[in-house]
Amino acid sequence: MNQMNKMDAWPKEINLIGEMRSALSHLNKTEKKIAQNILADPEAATQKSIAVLAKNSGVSEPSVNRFCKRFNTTGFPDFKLKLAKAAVSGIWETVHPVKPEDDAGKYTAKIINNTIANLMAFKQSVSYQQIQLAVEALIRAKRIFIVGLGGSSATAKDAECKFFQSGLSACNPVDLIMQRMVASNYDAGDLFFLISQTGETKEIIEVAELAKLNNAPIICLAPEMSRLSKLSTLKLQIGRVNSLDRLSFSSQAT
Amino acid sequence: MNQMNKMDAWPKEINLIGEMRSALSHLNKTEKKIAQNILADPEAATQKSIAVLAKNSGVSEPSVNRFCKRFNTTGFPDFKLKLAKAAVSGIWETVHPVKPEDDAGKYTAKIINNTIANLMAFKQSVSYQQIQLAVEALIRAKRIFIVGLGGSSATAKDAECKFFQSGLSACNPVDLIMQRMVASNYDAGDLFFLISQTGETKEIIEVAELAKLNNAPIICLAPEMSRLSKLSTLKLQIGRVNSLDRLSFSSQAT
DNA sequence: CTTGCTTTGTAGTAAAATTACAAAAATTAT
DNA sequence: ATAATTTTTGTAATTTTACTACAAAGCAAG
Repeated sequence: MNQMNKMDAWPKEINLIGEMRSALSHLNKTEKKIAQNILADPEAATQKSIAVLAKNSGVSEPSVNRFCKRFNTTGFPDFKLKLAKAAVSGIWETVHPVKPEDDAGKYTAKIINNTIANLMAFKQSVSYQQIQLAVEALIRAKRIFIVGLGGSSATAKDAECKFFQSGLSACNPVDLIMQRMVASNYDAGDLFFLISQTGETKEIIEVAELAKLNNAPIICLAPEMSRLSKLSTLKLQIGRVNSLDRLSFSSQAT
Repeated sequence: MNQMNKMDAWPKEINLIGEMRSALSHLNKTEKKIAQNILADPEAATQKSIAVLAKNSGVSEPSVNRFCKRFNTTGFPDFKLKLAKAAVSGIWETVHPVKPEDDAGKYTAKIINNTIANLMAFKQSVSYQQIQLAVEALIRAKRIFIVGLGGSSATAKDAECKFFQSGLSACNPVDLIMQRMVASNYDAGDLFFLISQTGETKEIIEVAELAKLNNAPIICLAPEMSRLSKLSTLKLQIGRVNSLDRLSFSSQAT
């Protein structure tokens, strides 16, 4: 149970294999033996019985069992099941950078795969509770101002469009002066939806600060530890990605 | 062993779930009971023991065991494993429409899953040769004009941004008059990149017709049989989708 | 209706996973 | 450094789960 606390400290990974990999350094001797044995060939591990796996790893059966439970599974069979799933979805686990020598077929496939990987990572990492709250706030709001600069401008435009389709009053000011104007002239019922890949762009933080001065609610779509994220009332967290390795996407609901 | 021949006669399916579905009509009473029970919720079936599954299906345990072996598995545990794998990869096979009663967790997952499904469908359907040609044409072009209206405006904006990042000269005129202007004043080296979800919007077809009058090269991102597609020199084909069931995405390369 | 064949279930067996507990290792305090 | 405490690991027994052998029921052809 103190082990559980240790567990919580580990970074949230997309799947069991990722979890095991990132946990590797925190594991003790026996646990490491087991983890390495499984990671050497996860696919094969799903076919083994607890006895075989224990013998291969040079540990006892209950050690394997305990190991499984430490990874939030009910036991060995459940662990194997989740491992099998992870091995399947693992194709999307890693981002494969596009190389100059790639031909049309290769880089197209890579870009799409990377986009899928990012989407799945986003699905796993995003807080559904925050989404729920964000959607409720968006519905309540009288006016929604969406701001996104540079690479995020397309996402902002898309959000405006989708929000509008959902019957919300969304506005996407494109020039800096307009953005400052709407941020300064806060009115009850206004809401700011700020989008930034980095969460550190000077201009969007300026908008956020102006809005915050008026105690306006701010929803952001930005990386976890960014300055923009810290200024916001509701945070939808995204990872930092290399835009040329993927298609763009915008998160949107309702 | 005569059962085996029957097995071979069944169409080769991509995974266990597909196999079961297509085999359904060839199965007898007890087998059908089991298959239907599993297919009703494959994900749930992977968590059950043989005893529970047998009881739920109203058959005996050995019947379930025999059923498993008929699908080229060594037994029940192996069957469950393959079923779990199939369930993972199968999530992306079909688009699950968002329903009003879905909560934040459900619709978020659905929207992302549907987006992935669409991406994978796009990956399979798109012609790499056309992409190759499109990329070559884009690199050759002196000026690229990108036009997308309504829901496609965000995609157009995104394309402009990505093209620019890749060192291309891309311009995304947003108002109708500008769009007509650039289409009418064709200059050698110009290229039009037209984006439309439907491929039937009056205004974008007008732009395409104006460009075609000047024999300007047109690349389109539109559904296969659309009017816009017919007017274009290079076609990147997309499927028709319900935009509210997915995130938006823009296809882009180089 | 009976014979032979297939299908299904019962009961027993084997294997696999889990638990309880004890021994060993590691950590802390004295 | 060593005794005491905690944590970790393994042994052995238990329980659960899956499988096999065989018998009974269902079905088709003679």
